[in-house]
Amino acid sequence: MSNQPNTRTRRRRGSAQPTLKEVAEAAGVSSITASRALNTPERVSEAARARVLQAVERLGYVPNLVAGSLASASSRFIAVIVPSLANAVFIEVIHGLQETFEAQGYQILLGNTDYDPQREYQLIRTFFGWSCSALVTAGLRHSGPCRTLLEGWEQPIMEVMELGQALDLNVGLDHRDAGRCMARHLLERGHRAIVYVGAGMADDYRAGLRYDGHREVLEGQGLAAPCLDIGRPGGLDAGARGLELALEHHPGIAAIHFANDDLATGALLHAQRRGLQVPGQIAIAGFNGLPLGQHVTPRLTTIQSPRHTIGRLAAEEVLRRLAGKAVRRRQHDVGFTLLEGEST
Amino acid sequence: MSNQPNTRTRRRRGSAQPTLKEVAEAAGVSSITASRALNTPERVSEAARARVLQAVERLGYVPNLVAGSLASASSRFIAVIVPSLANAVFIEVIHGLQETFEAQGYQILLGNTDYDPQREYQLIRTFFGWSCSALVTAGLRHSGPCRTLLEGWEQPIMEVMELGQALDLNVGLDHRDAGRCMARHLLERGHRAIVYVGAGMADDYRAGLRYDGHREVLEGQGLAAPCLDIGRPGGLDAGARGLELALEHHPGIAAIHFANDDLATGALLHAQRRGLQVPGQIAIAGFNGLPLGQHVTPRLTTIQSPRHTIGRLAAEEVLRRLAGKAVRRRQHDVGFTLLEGEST
DNA sequence: TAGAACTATGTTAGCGCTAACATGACAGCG
DNA sequence: CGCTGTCATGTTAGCGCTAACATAGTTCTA
Repeated sequence: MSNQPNTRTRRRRGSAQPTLKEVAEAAGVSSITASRALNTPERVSEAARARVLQAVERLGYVPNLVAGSLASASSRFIAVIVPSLANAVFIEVIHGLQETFEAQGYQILLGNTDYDPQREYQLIRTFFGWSCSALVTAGLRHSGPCRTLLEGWEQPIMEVMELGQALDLNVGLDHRDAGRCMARHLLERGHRAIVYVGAGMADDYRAGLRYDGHREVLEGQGLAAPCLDIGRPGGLDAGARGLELALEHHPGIAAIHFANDDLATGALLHAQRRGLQVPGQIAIAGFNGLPLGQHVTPRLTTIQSPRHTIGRLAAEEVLRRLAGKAVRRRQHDVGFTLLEGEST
Repeated sequence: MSNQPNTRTRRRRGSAQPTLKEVAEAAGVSSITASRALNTPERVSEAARARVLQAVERLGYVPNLVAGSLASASSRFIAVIVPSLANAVFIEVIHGLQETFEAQGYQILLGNTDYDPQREYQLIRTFFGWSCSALVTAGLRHSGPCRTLLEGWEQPIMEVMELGQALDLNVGLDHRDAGRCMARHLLERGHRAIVYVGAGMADDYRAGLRYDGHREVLEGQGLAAPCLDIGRPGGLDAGARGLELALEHHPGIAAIHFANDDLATGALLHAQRRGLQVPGQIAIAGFNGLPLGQHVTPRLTTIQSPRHTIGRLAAEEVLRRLAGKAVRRRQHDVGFTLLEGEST
């Protein structure tokens, strides 16, 4: 199947958009000078720079970032993978990341696994195909193929939300410890019959870690630490259901430690509607410190997680690494704060 | 400055990642066949396809999407611009977009203007540089330079949230009409002294459109339609403040029509805490139909906006256009539903 | 049964940009 | 004054992939 060289001219494909070459011609410089005028202006004389910028303006030139990325083998994309957009927690982390990265000219590529580990692998493959400068992912647990891909990758990897054995960089908090903290608080307030209620803790395994801490404290006091998982991550509705189920399965219960504020607030509002006294008849605690919980009556007892800070710090750490500077810490504990409300 | 051709070989730049060419060699085909095996498998014999896929697997090949985009002048990126991530409304729209686009192999590029029109221009420039396949943006109002850029663009532009004079495609609802609807409802419930309370309506101008509708109805009945803007878009806190200010500035007020559910719920929870009867002493209405409002007691009267549907429909319409199929409608009214709660 | 139509595959030439190297001009220096 | 260093700019050669066109073999059609 040997072909003869084609001597006729082919039809061109390009669009009507002006290219850097045209800008350079208009400015009377070579294209590399035009490139430098835009990307590293300090390496070009003031005169040349001015003429290039003027030509850019006049022609309405918009740099083709795809071509630039191919040529430089780097894209100024930051891949961000979260398990859910429905959860305000991740939104705030994303916001913190976005602010910090965009200020440095990086663009976030957002991926949402919807708590499906398979999706993570797919997303990472796609993102690698975009020559991302770094990857930020929520959590430390990854599927086998995922780990293989990640370990073969040369760019910074930042795992956020929880602290632990990370692949590379790590910013988060100790969820087990947060669980312990709230369990201790509930004991201090005199509650003994305490149920931990989560939703989809197989997926939201950080809720499981908090339960582990919770149980450790209760069992340390010789108390039972029953756990109720009402299936699939959910919101206020799920909280209401959680309250009902907990009361049904555990009569004589004094307090419920919910896996998060959505559940806890849902339960609290439901208790109100049912006429149950909180914390008189049942104490309720949450986790996250969402604004919502601080506006209900009684105010929700919960643990404040510094979500925006996680995003900002993670971004700063990644940027420092990308700039080639030494990383202050590979691991960063952002801590948490117990918010003592009126619900416990 | 004439240079002699360089005859020495230069140092190569490429990374260690296998390329399509290597996959093709391993499979014993040309690179274009390997390309086709991956992108248009139906145009390749089964035998060749199998060998290519096997080579991909063996070498751990990850397609370089940057190179592919440059060569094909299209990136399968969808630019999405929203004014805020703090607002659950936009998150749900994004989710609807994401689900639908990702199923077709498109990747969303998310931009957040934080209600700054300048940022929109910057974001659009960047996104155009990525050869996006389409742009989805919240709202119909754009700065002058922005319009110029958009009008010169050849790809589909989808404006979502509100209905009106759009640049290209449009999916949303009539906010003025929603304002009218709620105003009528409040009149039906016998309220006469009604204040409209918003936060940052210069930025969140759709809240302003709803107020226009509200005023139209009230003034049509010979009633005053005072409006109170408490500055900067805000959440539950702002709602509490809005309630206080409204009571202060408008003694004798019977009802407050809030610009959104966050404000309304914040006010409602604050009223509870203050011991104000809702709707006995003060009626409260919102807009959006967020779950939160449906879980408080009394249940919030609000207008349900089909946010997820907006996202899904917008994506479907764009995909139809990208597939070259005729567009069913350039404009799509998703409507809204009055949720009569107990707060009015 | 000639030739049109279709199928599978290949060759070539870029896409628009930047890394690497090259060159000439000039300043500083012993 | 030649040498070295720095600066501004230029030439060249790709980055890895796919569109466009080319070519054989096969099947269908008149």
